Amino acid sequence: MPRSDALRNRAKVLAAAEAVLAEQGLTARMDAIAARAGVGVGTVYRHFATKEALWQAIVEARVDALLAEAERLRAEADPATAFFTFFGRIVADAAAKKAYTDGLRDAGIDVKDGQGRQIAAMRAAITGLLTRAQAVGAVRGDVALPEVLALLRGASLAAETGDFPPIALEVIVTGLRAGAG
Amino acid sequence: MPRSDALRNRAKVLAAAEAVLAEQGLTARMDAIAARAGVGVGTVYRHFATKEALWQAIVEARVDALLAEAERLRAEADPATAFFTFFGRIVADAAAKKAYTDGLRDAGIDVKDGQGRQIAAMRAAITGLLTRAQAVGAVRGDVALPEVLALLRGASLAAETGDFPPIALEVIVTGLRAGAG
DNA sequence: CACTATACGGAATCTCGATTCCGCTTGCTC
DNA sequence: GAGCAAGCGGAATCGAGATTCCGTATAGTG
Repeated sequence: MPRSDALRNRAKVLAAAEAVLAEQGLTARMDAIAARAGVGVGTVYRHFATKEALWQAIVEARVDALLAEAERLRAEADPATAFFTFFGRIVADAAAKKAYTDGLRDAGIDVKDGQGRQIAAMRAAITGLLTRAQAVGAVRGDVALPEVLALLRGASLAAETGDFPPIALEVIVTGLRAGAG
Repeated sequence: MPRSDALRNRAKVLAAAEAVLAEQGLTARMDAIAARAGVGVGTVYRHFATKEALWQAIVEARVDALLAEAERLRAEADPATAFFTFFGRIVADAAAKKAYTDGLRDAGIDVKDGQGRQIAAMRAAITGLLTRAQAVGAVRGDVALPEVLALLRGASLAAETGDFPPIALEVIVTGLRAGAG
């Protein structure tokens, strides 16, 4: 079993990294994270072999949180509400945590291994919510997963890199609804 | 006056840089550009003091092309066509030329000096097309420049980082039209 | 409380790509 | 076609940051 201080430090590093990455994105420096955690760089590396590993740990946690949210929304009575709430949640999440979406494409951090399962789960979750919403005529029938993902990616990236006004989001939502029922 | 070969090389570098940056984005290496141009790195630097300068030269040219397009569209009889054509053109442009949008935010390359005028011109052009489209009831009245820019940025970034299906674009267009007239 | 196996801090090292430098070429002038 | 300034190629230099290393500190154990 790990020493108690090691456990404590691991948590501190994770929290610091989450905060720093949220505000600075991928360019955040390792020493900045270490400093924020009140720890030496060496310690950061003892817990996470590389910057990418640390990054992945955080993104994974984030995605898990979103998946949990999706799970919760499956219980929602109104499919339209469920779908659009999830859509908005992802965008809001991206706005708050910089470079969240970056992680999925930028050099270095590729979609791989363990994350593969998460990606699959996320796609499944979105497809589920989408299908239900379309079934009740709340979303136009000619959009499928690729379109939703593209819109999600776009809105998230926009939110990360600057302002994404509520009305802009509403335009997309309206567009998705239009002529559906 | 510059020597003839210098002129020739400058053009070669510019073309190579455009191509390389289009496919690799900001992370493209200077030697890759030099190699593509069939020239030594030193030559690249003699013509463009820094990577950023080279980058700016290219982006500026691109923006000028878009501005020219906007100018042309001002003559278009149907304001709706003019506005949506321009919107689509920008997104298509971004899809073809990677990291085009990046340039406007990523570290290093900041919006400054000379580009400032271009930015202003672009905002003016979009505002003009938007206002006209709204005047004839082709675009909902509650969206303004910030919303359009956010949507444009999102769609462009999405197109740059992956696929942006036609239907996704149509969703946005529909959303902009909805309930306008 | 002594003893270690674990952890720690953070300076030193390594890596990678931008930028500089300089001896060699080549276009242009007379 | 000789002279030379403008250009060129590309190896060497720099800088920024990630990663490693190792002497020191400390939790856990008897």
